Amino acid sequence: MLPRAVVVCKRYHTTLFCSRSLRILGCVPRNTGYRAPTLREVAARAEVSVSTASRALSGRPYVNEGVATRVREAAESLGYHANEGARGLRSSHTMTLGVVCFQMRQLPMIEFLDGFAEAAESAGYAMLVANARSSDERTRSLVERLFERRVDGLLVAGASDLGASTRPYLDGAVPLVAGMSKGHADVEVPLVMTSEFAAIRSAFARLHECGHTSVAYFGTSRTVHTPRPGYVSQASAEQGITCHMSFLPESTDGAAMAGHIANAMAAPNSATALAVNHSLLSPFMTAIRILKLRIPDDVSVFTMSDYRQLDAFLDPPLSAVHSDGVAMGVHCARILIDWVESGEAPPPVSDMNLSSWLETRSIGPVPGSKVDTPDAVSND
Amino acid sequence: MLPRAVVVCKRYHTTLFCSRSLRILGCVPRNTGYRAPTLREVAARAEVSVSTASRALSGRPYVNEGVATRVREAAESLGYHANEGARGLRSSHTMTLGVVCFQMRQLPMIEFLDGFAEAAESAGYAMLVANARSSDERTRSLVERLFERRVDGLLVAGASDLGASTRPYLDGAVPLVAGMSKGHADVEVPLVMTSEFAAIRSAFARLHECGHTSVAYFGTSRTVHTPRPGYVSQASAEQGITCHMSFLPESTDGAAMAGHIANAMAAPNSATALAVNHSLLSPFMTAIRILKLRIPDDVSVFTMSDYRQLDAFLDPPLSAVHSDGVAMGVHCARILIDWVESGEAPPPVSDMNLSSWLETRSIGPVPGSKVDTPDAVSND
DNA sequence: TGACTTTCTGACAACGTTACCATAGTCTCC
DNA sequence: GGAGACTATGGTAACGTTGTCAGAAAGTCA
Repeated sequence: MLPRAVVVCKRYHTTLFCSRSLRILGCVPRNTGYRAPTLREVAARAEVSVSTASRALSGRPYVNEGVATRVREAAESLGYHANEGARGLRSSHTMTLGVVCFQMRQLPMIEFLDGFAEAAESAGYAMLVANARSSDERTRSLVERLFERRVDGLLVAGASDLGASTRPYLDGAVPLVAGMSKGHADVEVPLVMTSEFAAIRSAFARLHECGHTSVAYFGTSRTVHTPRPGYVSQASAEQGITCHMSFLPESTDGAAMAGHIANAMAAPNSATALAVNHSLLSPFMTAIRILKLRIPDDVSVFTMSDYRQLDAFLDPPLSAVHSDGVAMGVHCARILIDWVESGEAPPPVSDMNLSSWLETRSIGPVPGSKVDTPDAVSND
Repeated sequence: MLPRAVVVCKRYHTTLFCSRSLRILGCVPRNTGYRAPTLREVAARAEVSVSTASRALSGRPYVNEGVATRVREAAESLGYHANEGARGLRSSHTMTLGVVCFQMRQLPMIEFLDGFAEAAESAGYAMLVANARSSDERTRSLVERLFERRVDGLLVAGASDLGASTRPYLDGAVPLVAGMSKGHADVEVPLVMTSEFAAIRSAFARLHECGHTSVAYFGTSRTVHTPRPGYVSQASAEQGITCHMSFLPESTDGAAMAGHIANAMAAPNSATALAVNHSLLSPFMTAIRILKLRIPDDVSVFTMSDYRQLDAFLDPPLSAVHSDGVAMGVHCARILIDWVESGEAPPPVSDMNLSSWLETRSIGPVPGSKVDTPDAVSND
């Protein structure tokens, strides 16, 4: 409880101290007028010691069944709930996982969090979530704040840069994994990512089948939705396709995007197929309308890290490299919890086969070519 | 620390107790091998008492500036971070807010959470998030679990039913507000909602201007996105419009929706305009394509609680009653935090003017009528 | 019967922090 | 110069729980 503003006390200056410091601090006492029942009260009602009550309620052995029942009934009737903070203080694990989201407004991230939350909850962990709103600086300070809450483990989702200032927490202090991100240049952290390569390879194989030799890719730099450039260049090289990658700001609008597309489709690049990542999908579709491009008649299109829920709204629907965000979240939670509970750090990179290539009619033959479109193949 | 498996102890049975109970419980000790520095250690290094160190670090008055600096330097050099759990135990407020999400996969909810998180964070509160995955039962048990963590306040987002079992927590125990929901029949809880009425009224006024007299509404029952039926019926009645409301399951697919739409547009209802809520937007658009309906030539359409990010993907874009999720989240956080810090419960319903009516060309004259479409008006 | 084991219970000391109380020194002002 | 006020600091007892130990009672087996 905070110091009471009025204290009946023979020592005048203590009274003054209290009220003055309250005033100075601008600190208002919170009078909820409510105090949760404690284990001591439960024990008293059940007429046992607190030790026995503790054992009974946490299901540890060596408690007489009749006594245990009495304790449980007492707890029930008082509406007792263990104070997890005190338990954490004593037993030094809080059963809480911290999550720092680089940004949370996008659906792939939400799916990821949803999966993580489900796995964490079923393992008995609570989730302390903080939103870094796309700031590396804030990411670091949030990691610090979660650390103050003595989380048992930390998940950093979507950030591409953890920064040296978090290093003290990383050197064995708290298990920390990263997910939904493309790797951290500066800090060694176990990383969970999807195995996009197979899916990206399928996409380029398909483009090759359709006779495309030049592709333009539009993505935002350093975000969740950007496939690792190495994957894209390797997959395109395998098929003898030239892939020109443009990294644009997330704020790019439809008109600007139209300019970029027109430019890519003009000589000397003259791309006949376009790839776009999730972040730019909306201005991309606007640009397609502005340019009055028909898909796939005028140009073939596919998206990276697309999102299922949008499919119903895309006209025409686009072929896509999908990631299963929920499965990634679950996987990430398992890795983190295993680390927390075993004390053994997982391998630095955990690559998963959670991507797939879904093809619709948005990929067709090169305009002007006489080749028939081969049948679409999906490896979903 | 958990009991060590091997204890050198003259009392044999204690040793056995430890190892056996570990085995029975399946409880593995966590050897992180790391212990965070404590205030005592900081105080020792700065050569002051723990009291003084505590005062210095929390910025309370009556600490010599030189001493305070020395303490801060000691804390810095040890990498000290206050243990929030212990602080909460002593001071009985945890600076933590609990959030129970009824479902988190939808963007309006995410916007809401984002706003809430931002306001909570800037007020110094951490956010304990739990996902009820659309289950009333789980909502209740999560409220209980958050209560065990002694959150200072609780937000229940999106649920339509809190249930009597949460009543003990609600009767003054912990400030609890509900947001993104349509009201709780069974429990009296302060509720934050948008003032949809003005926007809905604009929608119906517009329909009236265009000569519509019969509207069919499709929504899911009991979700965030369903406007309160009273609002819709009142607004339609004001304009002399018959509004037939259908509540369909969220799993309704495009084909089924097409059937419902065809039915609504047939005699005897013969609706000339359609309204749909966010949850059913995707099957609705599919149905429109199946029925080959042209908007607004064949039928006028608007959506309730639509979501901006989808606009770019909707072809044609639809007129919509929008809610500002972020602003609602911020507002909700303010109300909750005010309650937590003042101890005074807010009024039971906080209605906000955070809705607007955005009109596009998806509303037109009644098919077959000779009336020109009046110019669109937006009250955004 | 007695040595040994197992079951059950209680007392007590932590965990890391802050609230409260005590005390001493300094400053101000009549 | 002394009453009254403020500044600065330290000691101690909580907060609510669990880990550890002590010890009593009951069961097992030679």
